[in-house]
Amino acid sequence: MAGKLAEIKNWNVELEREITEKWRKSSMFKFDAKTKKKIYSIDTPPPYINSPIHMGHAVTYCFMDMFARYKRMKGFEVLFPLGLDRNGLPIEMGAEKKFNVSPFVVGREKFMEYCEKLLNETTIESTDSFAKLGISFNSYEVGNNIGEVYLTDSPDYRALTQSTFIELYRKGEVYEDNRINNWDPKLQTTIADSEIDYKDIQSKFSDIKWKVKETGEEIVIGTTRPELICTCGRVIFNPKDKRYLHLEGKTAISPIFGREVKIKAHPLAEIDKGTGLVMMCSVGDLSDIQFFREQHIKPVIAINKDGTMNENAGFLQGLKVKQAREKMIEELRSKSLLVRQTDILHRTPVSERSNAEIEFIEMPEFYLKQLDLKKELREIIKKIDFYPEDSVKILHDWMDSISIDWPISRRRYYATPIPLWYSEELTALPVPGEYYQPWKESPPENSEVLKNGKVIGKVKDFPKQKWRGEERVFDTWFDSSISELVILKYKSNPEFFKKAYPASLRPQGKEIVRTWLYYTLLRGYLETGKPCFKDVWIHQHILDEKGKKMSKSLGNIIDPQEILKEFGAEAMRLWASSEGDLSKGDFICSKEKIRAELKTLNKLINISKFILQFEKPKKAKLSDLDKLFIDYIENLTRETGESYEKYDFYHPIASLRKFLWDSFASHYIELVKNRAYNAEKKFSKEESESAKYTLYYLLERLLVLMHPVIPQSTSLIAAELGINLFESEFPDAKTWKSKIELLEKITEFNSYVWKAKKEKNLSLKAEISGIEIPKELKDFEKDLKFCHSLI
RNA sequence: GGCCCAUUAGGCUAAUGGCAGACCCUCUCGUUUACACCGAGAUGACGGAGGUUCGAUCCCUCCAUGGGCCACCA
Repeated sequence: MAGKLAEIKNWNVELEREITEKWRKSSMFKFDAKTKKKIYSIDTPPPYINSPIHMGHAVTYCFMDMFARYKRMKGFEVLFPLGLDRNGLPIEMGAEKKFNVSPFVVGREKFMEYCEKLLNETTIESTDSFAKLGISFNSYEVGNNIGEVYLTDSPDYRALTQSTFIELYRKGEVYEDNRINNWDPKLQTTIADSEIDYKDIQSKFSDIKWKVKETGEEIVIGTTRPELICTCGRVIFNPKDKRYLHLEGKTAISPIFGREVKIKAHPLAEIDKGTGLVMMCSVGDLSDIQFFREQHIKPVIAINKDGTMNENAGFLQGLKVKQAREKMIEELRSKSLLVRQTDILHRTPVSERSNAEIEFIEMPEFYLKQLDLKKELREIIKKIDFYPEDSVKILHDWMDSISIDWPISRRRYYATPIPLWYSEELTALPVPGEYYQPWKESPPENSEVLKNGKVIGKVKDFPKQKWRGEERVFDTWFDSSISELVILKYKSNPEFFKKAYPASLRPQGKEIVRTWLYYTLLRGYLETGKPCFKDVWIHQHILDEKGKKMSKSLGNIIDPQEILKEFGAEAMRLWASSEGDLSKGDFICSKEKIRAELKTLNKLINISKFILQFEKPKKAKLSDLDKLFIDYIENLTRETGESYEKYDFYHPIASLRKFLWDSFASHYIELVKNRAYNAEKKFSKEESESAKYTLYYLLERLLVLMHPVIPQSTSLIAAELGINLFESEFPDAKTWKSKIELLEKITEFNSYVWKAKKEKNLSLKAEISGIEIPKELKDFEKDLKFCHSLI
């Protein structure tokens, strides 16, 4: 035995460092654009790089890497690129925090420089962890070649995002409409739903007297927002609420303002909440807004962008919302219109950053039509294989609940700008293909000019117009939802795109099915009319040692970098595959378990060391026992391949591990040791060769089967056997003929003998008499006899 | 509040309409020309209540507990 293995006692992190460094610098996993092989492409989820990767990233990328390595062994040219998400809020918030700047103070241009500064510092850290995990991305270098690292904020990526928008705009798939937004009155900006926190705030529930016009009767309505009475568009009660059935269709008159409002039954009102009567206001909260849309009621806006009341609020005009509320209560009380006030804890939406209470303000935003496409999309979805199958349900559930078109514009900075310019009633739409920044650039001369949606010329035909650039940007999902188009070189390499589309696999977490997956399917369909994936693999979460979600605030984060340092990538990958099926359930991350995987790696090394001391025979006439074990691993090969095809690594690895420890190490090796050494020449040369041949056969096969999961250790060992696993094919199983159940009998018999010796206080190599070899094991008599020194 | 998923030994996990199988831990014993990060063995489990069935850990219903996603409503 020569080579590295001889020097190794344990699998260790130093070994890994050498190997993964080599991989990273080599081009061994590079995508060959000229390939004649079939293409297998993985649309990897580009992680946000504002912080180092977390355990969830680490584990899920390990799985993707297993898929990629398996497919390579199956003869595919595998497209497995790394993407980095660099757009959007997390980046902006990171920059604000790190450099202590605010876009409202330093201005857009300067602020974006800070964002870029942040991005340049963090990118390297996150890719480094991937390399240490042994992830076989096609490349670790940023570039535009197929398979190279892509950045979602690169001019090319953004140009493609804009191109798709321009086409959609032309086709009329995008429109602008007034809609209610979350408004932070302190920071003076719209904010995304994800930036909203909910806080329990002490508030008062006020019961207020109204009048019914037709009958003159007094009704009492409860509200937490009395200052909004002026915006009330309807009074509702539950259709089953007998107290108010007689009010149906009548008219309520609002106190103080004296406005007439229709009263109608609507299930949104709950009988036992408040008085059972609800005033629906156009700016109370999001459900109110939806109500107004459904009922086609024209909203009344009473709050300005700065959080003060406007002219619609009458005597409250100019007051801040809270002051207005107090003034209103005062007024109601003085007119004896206030029945009572109750203290309640009100769950109030507040801005995560400013802590200001959110107001809902109507503003124009761009929408992408999606409601009309639901049916077609569902047909498309049928053509995609989901792993696990049930996970398609998450998607359908989400689609069921979609009730408005997709708002795609945001009032933000570090994101893809919306490529439009305006001048009076004219709109300039640039030519697709370039990256545009209208907020600081003039429209190109060759941009189309539209009036009422019709093209009436080019910008150069209107030399006197002063153009105002669009300042809004796209929702980040509008960028992310074309990732598969980007990696497959849509538009930039049509020939390749045609060959490679749809992408083979979309791996992703269940929590972004409604965003990333749904939007990608929608956008892919709009661009190509086809499903954009063949397979979708949905995974669950990585939890802490107690089964809780890891989060910074709980302080229960297990850092993958720490695991890598302590136990290494191989142990972590083996753990990831052994812990369970991540598409079926969450993983509980335990350091102890990851540490325990090192044992298996060492076992593999030790077995290999043992086998390497023998010469490998070129061929052999196999004994029955050897045939039995070979057939067993052939059978295991078939099962493993079938499971890998279904992205199931858990079951095969469990079987392979069992085979390694039990069948192979404890039983087969013990049984044939004597025959392989043949020190006392009790066996024929043929018999001895058969044992050695089989030892190599089993080991080599085991290495091949486990290679996608533990690529470093298996390839290192295989190299000592003269095998390059990176060029090995995943074997097709040969049919097996032996009675595999005999293997179980053999292990039973071995245990029986070992136990007997123990009971008699004999050493395991001592001779023992009086043990009968079972009839069905007669074929293996010689091995059994020598192994146990039966006399 | 809506929806989804889970509940198996001290911990973690698997399979199954008819003996519930590993691993980690614990205990006992042992050291064999690959391995003490070893070997042999032992203890120990189907959340609760109904129902379907000859038979239920598995199928159904309800309850309890835990987790997740979404919505958070006058």
